[in-house]
Amino acid sequence: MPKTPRRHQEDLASLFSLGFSALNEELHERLNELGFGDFRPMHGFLFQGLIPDGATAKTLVELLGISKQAVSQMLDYLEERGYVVRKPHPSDGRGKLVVLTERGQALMKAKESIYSTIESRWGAIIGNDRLQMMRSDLKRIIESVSEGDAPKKLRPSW
Amino acid sequence: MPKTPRRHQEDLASLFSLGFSALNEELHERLNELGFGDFRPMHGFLFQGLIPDGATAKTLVELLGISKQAVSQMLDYLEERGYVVRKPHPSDGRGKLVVLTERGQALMKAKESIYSTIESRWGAIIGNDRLQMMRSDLKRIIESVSEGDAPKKLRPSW
DNA sequence: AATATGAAGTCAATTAAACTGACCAATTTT
DNA sequence: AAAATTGGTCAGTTTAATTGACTTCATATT
Repeated sequence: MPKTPRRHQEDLASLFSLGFSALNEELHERLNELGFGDFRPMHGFLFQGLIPDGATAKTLVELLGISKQAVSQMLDYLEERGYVVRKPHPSDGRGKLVVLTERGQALMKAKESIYSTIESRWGAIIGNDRLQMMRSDLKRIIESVSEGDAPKKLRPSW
Repeated sequence: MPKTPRRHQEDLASLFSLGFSALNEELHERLNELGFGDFRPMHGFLFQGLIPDGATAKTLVELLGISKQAVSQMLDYLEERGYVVRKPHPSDGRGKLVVLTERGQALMKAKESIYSTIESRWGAIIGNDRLQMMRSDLKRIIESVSEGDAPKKLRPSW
């Protein structure tokens, strides 16, 4: 019974993508168990822009690389479900400051904890030193890439 | 002028995502210059399933983790533009075998070449040994993750 | 051999999440 | 004080996914 040839993805793009998928799928499974089932993968990218002090929609647009209307819709969704609030902006009357609610912060805490569990499991596989190496090498590469160019969008586009 | 605080993404999920974005954006810029402007990022994942001998839609569905109708639509798109052909399946009259055309193969070659250019640039940043380490560590992690579990989808979902 | 069940793929209609365009209110520039 | 710019929303549109219904061929059960 010739089952699943299990072809090997060798190129870095596939490896990054699979690595991300692995992290992300487990994260959202766990979050779902914790009652955050309405939090979708894309929202994680947005949340990255909200720590530690909140952000304007403008900032999120730049971070995510999507239209401001799309950001606004996502914020509606997240606000309805109690993850974020739009406050008036302290210094700019046009703008609004989006901040995490208690619930949003609880989710971020859960996220940290879940990631750290996964990462320590990964550390057991390749060694903690190697995992740290990977992290710091990746950081260097990404810094270097986003130097000359326009800074890369956090969210991959496809 | 407090410009772009350049906050640092430290967690692996962000790093993988940014790494993927960097690769992918440059890839598609170059492909566009080479006349493959109608080839979209998502199609790259599908192509991975077609090498070396083609595949059925069924297989692609499993690989990509999307509905068979969605795969069928993507194939329509790619077939119209001359990247793939649907042939009758040699041993199963229901199925069709999707294979790369000349043009599709040319694109794959271009892709290889572009990735290898980028990777050698990255090798210059962190050292080739470290880049190989990253690649092999990633492979080990991904193998290990997809062992017990259902195998991870190639395409991240968000 | 006949029929039932399942699998591969397509057609059609729908939904979701992005998009563009038009606009308002507040700010900054001249 | 206009004029131009900026942050954000409202409305309508496109696109890529979805689900549902169906056809054809394959496999299993009598």
